[in-house]
Amino acid sequence: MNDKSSNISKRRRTARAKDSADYVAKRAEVLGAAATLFKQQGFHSTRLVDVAREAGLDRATIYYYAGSKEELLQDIVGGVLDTAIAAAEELRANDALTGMQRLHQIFVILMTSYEENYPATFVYIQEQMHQVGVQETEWAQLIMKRTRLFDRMLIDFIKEGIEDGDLRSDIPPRLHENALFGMLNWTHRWFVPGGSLTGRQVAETFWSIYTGGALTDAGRANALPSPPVLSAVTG
Amino acid sequence: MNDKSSNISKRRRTARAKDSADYVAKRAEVLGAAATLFKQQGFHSTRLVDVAREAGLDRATIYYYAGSKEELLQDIVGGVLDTAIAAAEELRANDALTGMQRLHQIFVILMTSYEENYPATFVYIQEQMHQVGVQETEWAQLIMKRTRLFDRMLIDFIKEGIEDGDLRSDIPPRLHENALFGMLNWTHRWFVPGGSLTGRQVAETFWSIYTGGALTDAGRANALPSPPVLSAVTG
DNA sequence: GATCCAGTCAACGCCGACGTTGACGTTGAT
DNA sequence: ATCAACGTCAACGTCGGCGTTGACTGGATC
Repeated sequence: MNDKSSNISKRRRTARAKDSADYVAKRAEVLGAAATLFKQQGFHSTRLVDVAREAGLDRATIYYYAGSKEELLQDIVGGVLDTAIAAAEELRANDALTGMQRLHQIFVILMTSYEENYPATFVYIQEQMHQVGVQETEWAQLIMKRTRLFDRMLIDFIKEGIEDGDLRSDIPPRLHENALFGMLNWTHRWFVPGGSLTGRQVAETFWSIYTGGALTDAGRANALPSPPVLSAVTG
Repeated sequence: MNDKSSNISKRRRTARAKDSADYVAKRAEVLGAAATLFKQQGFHSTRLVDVAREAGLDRATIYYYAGSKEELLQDIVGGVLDTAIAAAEELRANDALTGMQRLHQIFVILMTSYEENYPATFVYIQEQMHQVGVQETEWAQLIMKRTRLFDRMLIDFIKEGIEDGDLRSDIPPRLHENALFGMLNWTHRWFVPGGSLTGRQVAETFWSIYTGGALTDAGRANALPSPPVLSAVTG
């Protein structure tokens, strides 16, 4: 008579400790299935039984690869922010770049990484990780802190662009940011990798709109009387 | 002995049938409380007990004003689309307007209505009503159909702008739309009525970026050579 | 061919949230 | 005073989904 209780938690821990290629690969598959569904239906609406079906497993088997539904989410979106912050820090440290160049770079890098890590980053955006709404967990707090850090770097790039005289100073940095990265982040609602456009093409197109506008020369002539929009009301 | 069972459903129906000013007002309060929380935490994460506390009521009392949690959501976002579609249809019917003017108008109207109906519209955006994710209910189908209708009208305005030679033809209409309305819709993450900027100011500023770009004249001159500096980071 | 282990599965306990119940004040009309 | 309607509330039934259990299978190792 053996009392070896199976205890899935312990078995998961030992399996993860072994770190075999097979286990890691299968785990990635499970995370991928979860990410797909989280993207499609949202985290809360997604049932673990659906994740299991998507991955071709039984629901209980999920727990052989992840301790909880939360863990799936955290592992999916975990590296997203770190990657972005690392890229921004590298740009900031490069003295040869202007603010505009840094802004352009991070913009393109973000979009291409959205594409590469699809759908992980879009899950991150969709689930509003930056909001308090998530939870009061330590993990959520960390995410929020890192998000604010990244945000501050973007604002700094923009301020640099304004101080250099490249970006319009009649628009507050925050509005510059929300316009530019609004276009970018909204891609989570419509962009699908493998479609007619690459992430890079989308990014460059949006960048050209942000910097130069969407009008033709003729259209610009038609629209000529364009007073500074904010000073009229704020001043 | 009377068998008058209280049956909250019937009592709600009779109360709603009477349509007294008090009832309507209180119901609006409940909807407002629900909208606030839906906006903050998302529909699924919001508990009816929280809605009740926000409205200063007992949870059961909610059912005197709404038959279900779903009904709260539907009534909150119900008019949003209809208003937008009506505005777009009016613009379309006005022969005196060019495509660019229609696009500009609907852009400003949408933003100001976001502000006026806050937070209802933002709930609509946040809950991704256009996605299949919601449900297979008849209501969801209708919402999706109406959304596609509105979307088609926006695309038509943009195509008109391109055909008139005002908007750049090297950018597909869909990208024009996603850039412009990406900026707009992303406001649901940061815009708060009563802040330093009105909805109209935000809309006009974004419009000026979309049409003319965010660069100064000097910045435009600097950007002309447009050195490809991406290799500094990626390579 | 016996033993062991990775991987899987049907089944259970549990909990939290929705929607309902039936009764309890309170108000205003008769 | 009586009655009806209004608005409210503590308490319950129910159900869906999470996380766990303990046993089963098929292949590898001795």
